[in-house]
Amino acid sequence: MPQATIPDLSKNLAKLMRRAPLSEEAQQAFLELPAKREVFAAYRDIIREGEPTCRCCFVEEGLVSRYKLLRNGGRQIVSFHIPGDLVDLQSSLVKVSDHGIRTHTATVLHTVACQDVLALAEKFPELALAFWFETLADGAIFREWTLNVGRRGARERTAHLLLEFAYRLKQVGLSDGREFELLVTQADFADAVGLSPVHVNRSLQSLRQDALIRTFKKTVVIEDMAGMIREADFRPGYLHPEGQSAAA
Amino acid sequence: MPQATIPDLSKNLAKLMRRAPLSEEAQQAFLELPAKREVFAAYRDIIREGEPTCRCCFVEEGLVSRYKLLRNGGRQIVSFHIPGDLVDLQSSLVKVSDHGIRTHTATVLHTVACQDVLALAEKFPELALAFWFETLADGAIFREWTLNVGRRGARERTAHLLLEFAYRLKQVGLSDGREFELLVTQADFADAVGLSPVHVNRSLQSLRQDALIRTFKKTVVIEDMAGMIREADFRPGYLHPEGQSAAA
DNA sequence: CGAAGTTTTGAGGACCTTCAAAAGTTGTGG
DNA sequence: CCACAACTTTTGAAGGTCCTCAAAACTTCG
Repeated sequence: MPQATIPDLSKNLAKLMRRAPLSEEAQQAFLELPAKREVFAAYRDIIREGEPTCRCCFVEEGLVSRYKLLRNGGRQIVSFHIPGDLVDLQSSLVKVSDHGIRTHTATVLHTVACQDVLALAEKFPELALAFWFETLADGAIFREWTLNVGRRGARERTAHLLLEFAYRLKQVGLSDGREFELLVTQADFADAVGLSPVHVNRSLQSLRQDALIRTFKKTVVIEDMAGMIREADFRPGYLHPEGQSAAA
Repeated sequence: MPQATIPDLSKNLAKLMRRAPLSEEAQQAFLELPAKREVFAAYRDIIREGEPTCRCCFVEEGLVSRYKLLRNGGRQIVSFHIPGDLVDLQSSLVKVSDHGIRTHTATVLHTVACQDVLALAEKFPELALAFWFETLADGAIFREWTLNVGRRGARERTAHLLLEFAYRLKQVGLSDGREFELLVTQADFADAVGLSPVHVNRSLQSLRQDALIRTFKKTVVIEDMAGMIREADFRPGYLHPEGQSAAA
């Protein structure tokens, strides 16, 4: 791995631009944000719930999740973030985080002071729109997750999350859409789909038995894409891929 | 009820300003949006999933929800919207809705063409920020709901949603924070908390039996607020009430 | 090569669902 | 104002899905 220490927000810019066009100046201004490159090991907290938020983080490499905790020890992962994602842009607008953020693998982040993000949004309305759009796409994923844990059975749920990974990783070139590395333990997967680890294991087995997926080590191969889509009732519209944006 | 037919967005402006300060001109411009006043009966679809989105709607009176459907007939309500709420601002940015919106009681909406909202955001960066902020607060609620259906038991879930209603209705002066009208059938409540209607009924009974709540007709009284908060592990921070905003 | 973590298996039980019907409420028209 | 229909809430009972606990097999890592 190269020893690059200069923050490079180009991946994150690319993601913003998948949805909203940006002028040269806006792009330039975004890339010149005073970012700090930070490297985290696996399973490190980046922000804990209730902490004051002062920096947004943009993922360059690795995998992070946002989660909420219950007094009784319950944990719910509410989203995963892959390279290119702008995590918690929202913290720019809120004083105290209502959720935690942590890594699942070694990850590289670029963090930017919230007030710098805000200032940029105020200066470039088109960037404000892009950030708004990004937050909105986030919201769409949360809604789908609510549906997932609220109304799908265990097998459907796990199938759905696998497809979401496949789809999103493909968008950033980390998968061909069928095969990908699932860098998440079954226990963490369970916290994302609202099941017990044991039952996640059994759901995966069940999907394997029906030849819908195949796994080895940490990689997952979707063997029967049509079957999985049917199983999960997966309609990727909620991910609002490029091309759906309504340019003015 | 007065026969007012002139759209009045002041309630919605008030909500925006609970979080972000706005200049006189921005306020004026928002109030002058070309809005159309529309009245719907109970249980009417305003937008169906998959339909093109062309108008945002701002609630003046009544109750609406956003929901997602599954092929197998499952329905998940992902949010409720009360007077003052700006529903689906996001549609300004997305071509096709990934969810439906419908009324639960007779409701009065003001609808605005998405492009008008967008144009306003482009002209007034402070409004763009306010809209972004609003979308973000929405996201926080979705996250909490994911936690709710994913990791809380039935009694806790229903207690949590009741408290959310009490809290939000208080913010807009429709409750004192303890007593409010629950204008939702148990079947719809079930679709919001990811349970069967029968079990919602039993959860409510259980809360009543422990003297945590009292109900008559459609009104709910929270008898033991501390007990309910404990039961639901309710921390209202996710609702991002006024005063939490990080003004630049 | 041993230690720690992760996945897998088994068994018993809790929680919640489904189905079905009764009781209660609300709304409508005569 | 009553009667009836439609809807909503409540009750009961049986069963399935998913959970918990506990231990074994397998992997990964130092």
